[in-house]
Amino acid sequence: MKDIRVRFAPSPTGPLHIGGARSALFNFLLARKYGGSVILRIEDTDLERSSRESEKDIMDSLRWLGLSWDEGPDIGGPYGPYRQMERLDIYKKYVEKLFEKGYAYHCYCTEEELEQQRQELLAKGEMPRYTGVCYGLSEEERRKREEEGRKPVVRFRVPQDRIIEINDLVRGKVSFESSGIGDFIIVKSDGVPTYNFAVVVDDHEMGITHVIRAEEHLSNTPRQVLLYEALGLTPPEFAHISLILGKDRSKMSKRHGATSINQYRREGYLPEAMVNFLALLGWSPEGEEEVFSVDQLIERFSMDRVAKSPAVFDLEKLRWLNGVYIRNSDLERIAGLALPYLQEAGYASENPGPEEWERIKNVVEAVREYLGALSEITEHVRIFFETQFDFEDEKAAAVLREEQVPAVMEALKSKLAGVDSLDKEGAKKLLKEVSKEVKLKGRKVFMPIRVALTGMTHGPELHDIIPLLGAEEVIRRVEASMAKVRE
RNA sequence: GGCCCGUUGGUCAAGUGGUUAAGACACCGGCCUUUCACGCCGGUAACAGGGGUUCGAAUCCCCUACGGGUCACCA
Repeated sequence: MKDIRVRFAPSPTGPLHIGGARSALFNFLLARKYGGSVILRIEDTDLERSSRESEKDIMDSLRWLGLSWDEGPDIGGPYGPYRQMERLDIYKKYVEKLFEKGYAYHCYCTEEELEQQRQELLAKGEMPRYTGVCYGLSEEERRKREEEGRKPVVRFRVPQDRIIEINDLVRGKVSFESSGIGDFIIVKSDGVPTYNFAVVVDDHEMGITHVIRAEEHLSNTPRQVLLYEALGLTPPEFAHISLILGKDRSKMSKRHGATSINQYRREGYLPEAMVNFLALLGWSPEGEEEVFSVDQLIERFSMDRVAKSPAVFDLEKLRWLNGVYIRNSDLERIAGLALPYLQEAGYASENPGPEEWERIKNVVEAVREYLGALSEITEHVRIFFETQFDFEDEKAAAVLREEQVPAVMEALKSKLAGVDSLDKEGAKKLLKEVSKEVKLKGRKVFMPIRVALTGMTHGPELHDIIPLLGAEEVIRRVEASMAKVRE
């Protein structure tokens, strides 16, 4: 079998979108699975909206996700250049070919004229499409229009009464009639090719074997197939994957929340969670397992397990999956990723020294099981950093009014007196001693301590909290809380 | 509107003519635990509707409904 070559071809008109990332992922998985190549091609022919900033953002996001490419604008490759605006001379040759074969012609219609034609067709109840009024214009007519200062576009002459059949890897056979397609523009009046044309030239020139892209391109495919035929070329395999929808089942957009990869990155989602989640959106593994590393995904991925139907983006499931990775990843790494959020909240210094770093790691370890995203950490670590706090609710305050509480607190304070450092094990032991001393156990002794120290009836393990606060602060909080409850 | 694609629990989804219609998230309940969470165990919940074909349809065909895509000098 010929080596697989896939491409991811974003237009740099904004940050990398969730859907674009998933297309890139599927291409990546297929290529890596079969030892093929991934080509990154920048489709920047929309001069108005394309920007180098977007291009950079897209590449950053792809790298962050771990979706590498083998050829691209940054690293070059044997089929370059990899930005369409740098390939204009290549397209020119193909346009010439089309002219020679009689498949291309100049069109001088203005926007107003086109709009008028459209209205007329609509009025007749016909489908609005370009009917080829400029086809077969004589030299003289053309010269006349040029003299008027009109800049022509190049249109492709669509053969009539053709049935175009596509064998889509995810949808099976799909057929279209060419009569539903008007003569479309392949070169704009400024000499820049349009998408449908450039994509054909580039996919061919770059030796692309499989085109995996979003479903919105399905109805463009017959145009491209016609172009391949006119040029005497063989089309690649196509696979059109379904769209990603928002909660209300319409196409994912800003109002559904974050749509770009970098937003999720900023909110503290881990790249492996994003990749894992995106893979599950439209593809399903064979077994019952759903948590997979990229390598496992590569091993298991296959196009025939890609779903046809669109999928709603389920943030809850992403949060769960992200939580799985937060809990299971190396603490050093998670703490490092959580640090910016702690710094922003004023809980960590700009450059933590070894001692502070140690404390931060312990804090992160104590609360990581609560997190769906790293940014949520600030809500859970307040108890370690805010020395002033109120009781969460009346229920919490009431705990401290129970009759055994004074004895518990006295025992705790006396055990703590003179202790200058204690670790988790020390704290466990100390709590046990307190329990023994007051001859009570369970929530009778531990809940009051928890409330006295944090103001809340829930939270991390007491033996994690106490070492982090230190004996002195524990005593201080106990006294402050007891004073408060006596008021 | 024409053309194209799609429709299994709230969500992601398995399923390719005969299954008690998987699994995951969410939800509910229980266990674990000094609390919450984590973890473990269990539960509620689905084949859009109507016609066919067939001994038998979630699976095949047709129609309807609904959702989406596309019909740009955007990709």
